[in-house]
Amino acid sequence: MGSIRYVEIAEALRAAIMGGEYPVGARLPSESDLAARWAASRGTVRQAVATLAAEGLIGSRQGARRIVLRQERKHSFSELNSFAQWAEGVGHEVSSRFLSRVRRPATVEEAERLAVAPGAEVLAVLRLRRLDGEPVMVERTAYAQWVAAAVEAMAEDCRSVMDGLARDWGVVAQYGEHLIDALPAGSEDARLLGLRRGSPLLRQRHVSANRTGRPIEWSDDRYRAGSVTFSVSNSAVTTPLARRTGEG
Amino acid sequence: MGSIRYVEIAEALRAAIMGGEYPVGARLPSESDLAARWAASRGTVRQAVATLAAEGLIGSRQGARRIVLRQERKHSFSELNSFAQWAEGVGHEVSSRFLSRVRRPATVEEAERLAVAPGAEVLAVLRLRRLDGEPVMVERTAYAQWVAAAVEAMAEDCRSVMDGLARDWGVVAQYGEHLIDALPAGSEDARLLGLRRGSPLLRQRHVSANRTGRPIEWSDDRYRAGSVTFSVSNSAVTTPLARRTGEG
DNA sequence: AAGTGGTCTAGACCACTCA
DNA sequence: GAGTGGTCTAGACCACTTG
Repeated sequence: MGSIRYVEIAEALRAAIMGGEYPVGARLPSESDLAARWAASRGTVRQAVATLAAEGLIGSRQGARRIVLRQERKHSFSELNSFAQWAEGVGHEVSSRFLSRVRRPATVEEAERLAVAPGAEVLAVLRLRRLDGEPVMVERTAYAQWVAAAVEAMAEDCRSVMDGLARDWGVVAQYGEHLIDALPAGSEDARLLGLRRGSPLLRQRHVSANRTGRPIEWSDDRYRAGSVTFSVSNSAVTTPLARRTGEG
Repeated sequence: MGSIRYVEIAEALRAAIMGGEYPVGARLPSESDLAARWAASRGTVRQAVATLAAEGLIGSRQGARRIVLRQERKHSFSELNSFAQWAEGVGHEVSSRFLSRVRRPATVEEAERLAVAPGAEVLAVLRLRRLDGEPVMVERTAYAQWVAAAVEAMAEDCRSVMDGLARDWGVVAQYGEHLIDALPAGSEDARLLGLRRGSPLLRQRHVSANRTGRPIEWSDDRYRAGSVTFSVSNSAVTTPLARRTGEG
């Protein structure tokens, strides 16, 4: 937990907002108030409130007190990158099964996204994922060659590849980029999800990279309509100061 | 235009990245290098690189140089909140038409999202939007009562309500929250978009608020599959210092 | 061991908001 | 006009990466 000063302050403020001490629309104490109350410098306080602003919890305008915009918590990075972590976070039971794992040359798009030479070997995976027993997502992932052996070593019903990579191989996803659109179910999608061909699917394509920026995987995940909603919050005043997440 | 120091530095770095001076994977100069080169303090340089990190362009780890993660530009806030601004930004011709504008009591969800009393009056708008002449999006928006008159005064083929509100009424959107999912086209959707009922649609529901946090509108926008993709980038090391966007 | 980013301080001035 | 957030400086120490 936060031996880091501004993380402590941010956590306390977040708890106060969640707890209703500062309801939506309320004004937060001024930076100097907070600095005095926490015996910290103003810079440290600014880093704390910047954290909350980045989460979309509070807004600010020059000259006026900061205001509370929302009360709910947001998805964390790992929840957007890991189906299993997201599902467990919202209290669903998740199960998964590898339907195939084959090494083959990368397609043009895979090579581009993984930053490897066209035709370089990747591990192509097809996976069906269930929430509370219901099939909700078909995942087609290309893993970069340097993590292929690790993924091949995993059990067929492994719940979370990214967890396994982190725990057993020290491969941790740090950066992600996501493309979200809709499309009709193809015949394979339809068969696996128990839908009619042409049914609406929500697609999330994403690439994950480790902390050196090296791509790990490029994935095409297709969700049954109605099973998942993505949420994003933004602001014209864009985001604030570097921090570390609670878990790490 | 940056008379603001860290914005200048950020713009120069961004230009250097876009221009290929620092390709993907390259290491940026150290903070002290940049501080010396720009005759700025290290804090100012950190604010500049924090801006780029927030955009997902660069990553960082303690002890190692910052690295370039991507080269493309990202959507700005206004592009996510305004269909017209997004479309013009990517070089498409946009046209719009109000199909109906009626005042009626808010539904339960509208009242909640707009933070008004259940049953309070809102302006309900149905609008069809085209890209290069093709119908691509059906928009159903509830405007809060305090902006209703302004929206009613707009021309039937008004391209951008948010632009009009900002220009003529001083109502500027500052915060946004977005929910993205997929669903099958209803009969009205299908008729307006020229699709079959049940065709896949990408839905973006969003609420916009002004700088005091007061909700302006709650909207349900449905795009024909294949016409639009949303993109999000994220990082386990969450973002840094507050900045202002280039345009304002 | 040297370099680098992460955290923190204690000041300063300015632009803006609000009563 | 007092209060507040936005910007900036010039230091400091620490944790971590890298050669």
